[in-house]
Amino acid sequence: MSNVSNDKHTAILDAAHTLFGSSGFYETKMSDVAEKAGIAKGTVYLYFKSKEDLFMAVTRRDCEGYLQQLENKLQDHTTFTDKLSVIAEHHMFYYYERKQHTKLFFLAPNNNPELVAYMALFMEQYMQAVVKVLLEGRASEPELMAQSYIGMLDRLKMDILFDPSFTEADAFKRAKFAASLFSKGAMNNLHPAEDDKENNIANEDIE
Amino acid sequence: MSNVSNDKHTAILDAAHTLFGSSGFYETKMSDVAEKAGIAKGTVYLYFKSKEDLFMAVTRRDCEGYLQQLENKLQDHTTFTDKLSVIAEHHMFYYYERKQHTKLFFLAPNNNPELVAYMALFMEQYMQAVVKVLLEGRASEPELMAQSYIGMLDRLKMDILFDPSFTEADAFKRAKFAASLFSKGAMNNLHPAEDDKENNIANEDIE
Amino acid sequence: MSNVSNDKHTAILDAAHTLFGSSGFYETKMSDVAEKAGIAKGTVYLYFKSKEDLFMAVTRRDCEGYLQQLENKLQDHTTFTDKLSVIAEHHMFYYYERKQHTKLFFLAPNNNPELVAYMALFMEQYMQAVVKVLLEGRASEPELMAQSYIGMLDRLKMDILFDPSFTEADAFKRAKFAASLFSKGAMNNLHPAEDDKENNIANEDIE
Amino acid sequence: MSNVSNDKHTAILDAAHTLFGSSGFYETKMSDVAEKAGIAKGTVYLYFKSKEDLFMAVTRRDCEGYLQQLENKLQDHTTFTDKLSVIAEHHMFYYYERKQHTKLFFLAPNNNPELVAYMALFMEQYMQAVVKVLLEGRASEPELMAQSYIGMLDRLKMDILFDPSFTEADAFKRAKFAASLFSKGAMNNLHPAEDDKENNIANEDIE
DNA sequence: TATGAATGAGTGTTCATTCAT
DNA sequence: CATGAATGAACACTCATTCAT
Repeated sequence: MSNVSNDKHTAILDAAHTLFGSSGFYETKMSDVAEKAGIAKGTVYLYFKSKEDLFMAVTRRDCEGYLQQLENKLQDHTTFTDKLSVIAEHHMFYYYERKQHTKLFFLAPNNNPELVAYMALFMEQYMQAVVKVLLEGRASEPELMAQSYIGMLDRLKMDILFDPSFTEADAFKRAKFAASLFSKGAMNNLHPAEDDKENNIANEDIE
Repeated sequence: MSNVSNDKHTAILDAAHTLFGSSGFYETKMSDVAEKAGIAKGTVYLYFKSKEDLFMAVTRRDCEGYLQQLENKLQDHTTFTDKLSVIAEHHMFYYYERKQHTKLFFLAPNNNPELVAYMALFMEQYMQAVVKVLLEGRASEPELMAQSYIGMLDRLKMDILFDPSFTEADAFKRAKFAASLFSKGAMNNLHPAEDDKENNIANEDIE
Repeated sequence: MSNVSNDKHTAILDAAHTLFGSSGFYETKMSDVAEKAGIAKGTVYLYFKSKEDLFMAVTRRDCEGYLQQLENKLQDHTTFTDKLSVIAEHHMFYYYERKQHTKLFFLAPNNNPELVAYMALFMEQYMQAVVKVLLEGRASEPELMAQSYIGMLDRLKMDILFDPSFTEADAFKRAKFAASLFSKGAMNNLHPAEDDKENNIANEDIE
Repeated sequence: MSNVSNDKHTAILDAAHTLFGSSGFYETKMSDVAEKAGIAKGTVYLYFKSKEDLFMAVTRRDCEGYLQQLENKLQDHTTFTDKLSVIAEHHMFYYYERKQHTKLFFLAPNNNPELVAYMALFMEQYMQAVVKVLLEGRASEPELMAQSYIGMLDRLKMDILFDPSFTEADAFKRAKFAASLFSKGAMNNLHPAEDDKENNIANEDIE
């Protein structure tokens, strides 16, 4: 029962993820979702109470997967610079692998407090994950630093959407660029008192 | 004559800017725009041939104003660091002053090639303006640097949308933070010829 | 299942036939059609993809029924004169029985190539049905003759529309008149080989 | 004053005749009429109080011209057969010369009693003109005969609308065909008591 | 559970008409 | 008389949602 249910539940989420992602919330019809999921229109409503509810679920699954995968990758690395690179690469490639449907975040339904709240929560969690890494590098203003890093990556990722000739190598190059640029900036932003020593350590990390 | 015409044209653009910005494209009704502009529904169509056309016009005016003001401010400053600060402050305050309707870029109509093309153009122009400044600081990879800076600022600005207690002082603080952080990162990324040792280390990192 | 579907399909066609017929294409609202058919507005679009599509379907059904009934009646009669009468009576009474909605052909949507093509096809088929009968009477120029007969009947039918006191007896009288008048005209227009003298005179007239 | 007024009045009627004729009542916009007439939109309303009023005026002028020209042509001919031919040719060529805008009668606005009444009046007048000729041929049932003749001509004219290769020669041929066919039918329809004598006279007419 | 036929509220757009200039 | 900017009623069509089967 729960299996059957889960199969359809997942099929709907998958279909919705693809369609919302490529066409946006408003340009995606519930009937399209049902068709892509291989079920009847009415069935979607057995699993999700409304289109907005479905969008929330898609967003939630997407964001949770994003954070989960990031945590997993971070656990496999130990040095500060490695971790910065992991964050950058994860950010770039998560979108690169989803080229077709990265419009998602551009087209959320407005005025939905639940969604806005969730997006804020996601941002907070993502930021905290980055902050945790930054604190290992003893950066001051870690929250602003984390936001900056995320923003940098987010923009560097943009060309994936606009430039059809964007390659995997481009994604790698940008990830490295961001990590390198940021580690330097971050390094220069250490807590004053600890500047000398830490900086040496940091530089060793980098080398 | 041309004034009367311009008055209504402007009134519509203003109304649309506010409404599209706060409710998004799809949740904004043409009748709302008309009402807010103080004219009849049909009149809107005397000035803009469709809702999408109106959205394009709003976007275009907004983006052009953004770039124009930025250029003006940059001309009043001479040093590299000053200019970086000007960019950061302009980015933060342009949105800060438009708190009410900054959802604009989240809710563009999908699949409108004209709009996508224009947004790409805007990004290119914005980036080039930043690149021009960065070249004065002799940064290498100026385009990636510029995108990074813009992305950083864009994310730092986000809390304006989510955090109602966000103050003007916060905006200033973030602008300074970004400029400072970035100028250091940029400094570490100078052309090899002029910054032998540091740059070599950095390049080894990347390669 | 298929019955339910057909029931609604038919109900919509019936409602549309009446409304298009009495008010014309442009003065008939889809909501009126739905209301008269006893269903919701949206349901009409489950069966017909647009107002024009519905109009085409109504026209097609009407014309096909017209021709089908004519063929059936013709099969029950053998002599040339009988068949001419059948054509005349069918023409008169088909419209007489549809008094309320014979404005149909006056108010087709313009510039619809599909409709124009279909009307041309209908005319061709109707004409050929009459031609077939006329050939039994060995008329020369059967196509012009057929068109003439149809035109004659069409005009004689007009008063049904304009004259509220038009009776069934009037319809009969006119049918007989047309058949009689035309059969004499047709008789005078036989193939030369079989009607030497008369035909020669007629040909001289024409040349 | 009256001249200037008349110029515009006529220009509007001409423009409207062309547009209503080629696109029909509903597909013709008042702004198109104004533009084609070379005047401002509002000016149309100084001469005609509404779109329907304009349509009425166009129809009236067209029909009156039709009848007037027919009367003129009939006065130039004396014999019965000549007059029948004149009617036929006039009917064919009036439409032939207006190929581009013969949709006129197909697309009148429904439910306009004034228009319906006028069309009935026109038909009555046209019919009476034909009746007058027929009476010279001493036909019985002259009204039905007249309607038949008109209907015949009307249908024979139809191909002008549908067949782009329809030539002036085709129009002539059909006019002759109708006149010839009808004169024979009419001749056979003389008042019984006078059949013999009149028939001879009629035949002499034809020869 | 699953279906898909039916619903009907909602909205972009048109265009005949008006009226201040 | 002439203009054309402004009006706003009107309508086809869409699509999220429901519910009888």
